[in-house]
Amino acid sequence: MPRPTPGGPQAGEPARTHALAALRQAILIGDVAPGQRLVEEELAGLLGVTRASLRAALIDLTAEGLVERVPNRGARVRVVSPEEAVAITECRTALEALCAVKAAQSVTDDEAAQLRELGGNLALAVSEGNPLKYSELNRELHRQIGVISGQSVAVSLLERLDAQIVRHQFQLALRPGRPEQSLAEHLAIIDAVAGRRPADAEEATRRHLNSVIEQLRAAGEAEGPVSPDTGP
Amino acid sequence: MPRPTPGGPQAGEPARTHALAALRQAILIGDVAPGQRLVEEELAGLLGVTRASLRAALIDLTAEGLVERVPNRGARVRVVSPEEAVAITECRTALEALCAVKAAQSVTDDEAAQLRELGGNLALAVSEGNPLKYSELNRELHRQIGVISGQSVAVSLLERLDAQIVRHQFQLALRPGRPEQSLAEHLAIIDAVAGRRPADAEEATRRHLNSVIEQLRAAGEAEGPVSPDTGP
DNA sequence: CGCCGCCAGATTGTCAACAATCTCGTTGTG
DNA sequence: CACAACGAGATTGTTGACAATCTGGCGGCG
Repeated sequence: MPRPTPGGPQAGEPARTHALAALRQAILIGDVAPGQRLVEEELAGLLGVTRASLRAALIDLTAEGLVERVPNRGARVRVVSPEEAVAITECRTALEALCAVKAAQSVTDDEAAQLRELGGNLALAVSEGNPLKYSELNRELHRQIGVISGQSVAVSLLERLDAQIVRHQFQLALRPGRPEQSLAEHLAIIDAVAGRRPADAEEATRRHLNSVIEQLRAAGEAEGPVSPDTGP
Repeated sequence: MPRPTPGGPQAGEPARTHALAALRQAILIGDVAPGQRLVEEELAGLLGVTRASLRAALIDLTAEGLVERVPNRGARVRVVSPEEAVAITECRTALEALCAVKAAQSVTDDEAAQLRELGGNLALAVSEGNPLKYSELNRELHRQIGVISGQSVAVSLLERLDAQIVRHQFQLALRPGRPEQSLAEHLAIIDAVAGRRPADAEEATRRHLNSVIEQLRAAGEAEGPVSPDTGP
């Protein structure tokens, strides 16, 4: 299942941007497994760029928290333990609560309408039993609230954190019954923000993410209480 | 005043690590002015490393938010506007509140004693009228609470954010009367955390950082309501 | 029989040179 | 006199090769 990487020879204009985008996508999609070694020359060949360009991309991804690098020993896809996923989600709670408050204070009528429409689509995805679509709309909702809040700093932090736990989030969305529970919490957030009730929005956001943390803990204990090494 | 950079030829062992540390230090200390262009070849010569190594360091610093890079146009020291400083501090509020709560929940007797000692030193620095020392202890306090909280994710985010606004923080500490006000707020935080009162700790932290935001706003309007371009 | 040091392969870190792109001053034209 | 195209200089992006470091297995010694 952990196939090496996808191959995208290269576009015409950009150069190392291509490597960066391709690698990031490969990691997020899961084409390269967490813990897998990322050998510079090999990847450079696959992506059609030189080692230096790919190296720069690796540095960028390291800064994004998607790759771990140890000085003379190479890079590998970062593996986030369930405990780290919880810690990350706790930070997300703090930041998203901030965004929710600000969004509820400054939301326009158009934005409120957009949010409610998104809520409708979320409900639709649940009733269809389509967890992929739901997961996608979920991320879209959180992103949208960030945009409405105008807190670009918080949004960029949240994007980084989100990217690090997409795998966990995705896995959560597949748990039976989870989308239903999540939906109610999301609708509460939407209602509070669209209704311009900052305190409610904060409360609903905290409730939702605390529920996510609970689920992460449960999933973590169920799957891997201990974390041995990922193969060399 | 914006002298080019300090020169540290190079240590014996590390290589681009040297460039990274030296450049970061130069930016934080203020040896290179915000907005100043960072020409690769020039800096490489000053630091005694090759352009490739320095380039990697620039990429790292870009990820840390200390440097801005535009594709074919070079890098310059990032300038954070007063508005951005406020937004950053709002994020800090959210994250430090989280840390304060967690720290108040898990603080040990030894750690509580350390905090109180730090509080004493803060008071001492104020009574001495030593803003530099106060500013340093201030940062130490925030860092210490982060460590006690055990929220390593939040701490690393806070370190990034802090680094981006050291200049503003430092400038604030120099405003007359500011240390006195800040001291009271800090002591309240220390008391709440050391006294294991999470709710109080969160409240005190928010109060303190909101006060910082107010000061940032005031300083921002006083100094530069508009922000023209920093010289080429 | 087990442990220590050493050698070969592989991988990362570094370097100097080449090509592409941009900035800015100059020149020619309407 | 103003504007636009042009080109020299400077700066970044990229390339391929070289040196330093690490991994893992082999042989010698206790």
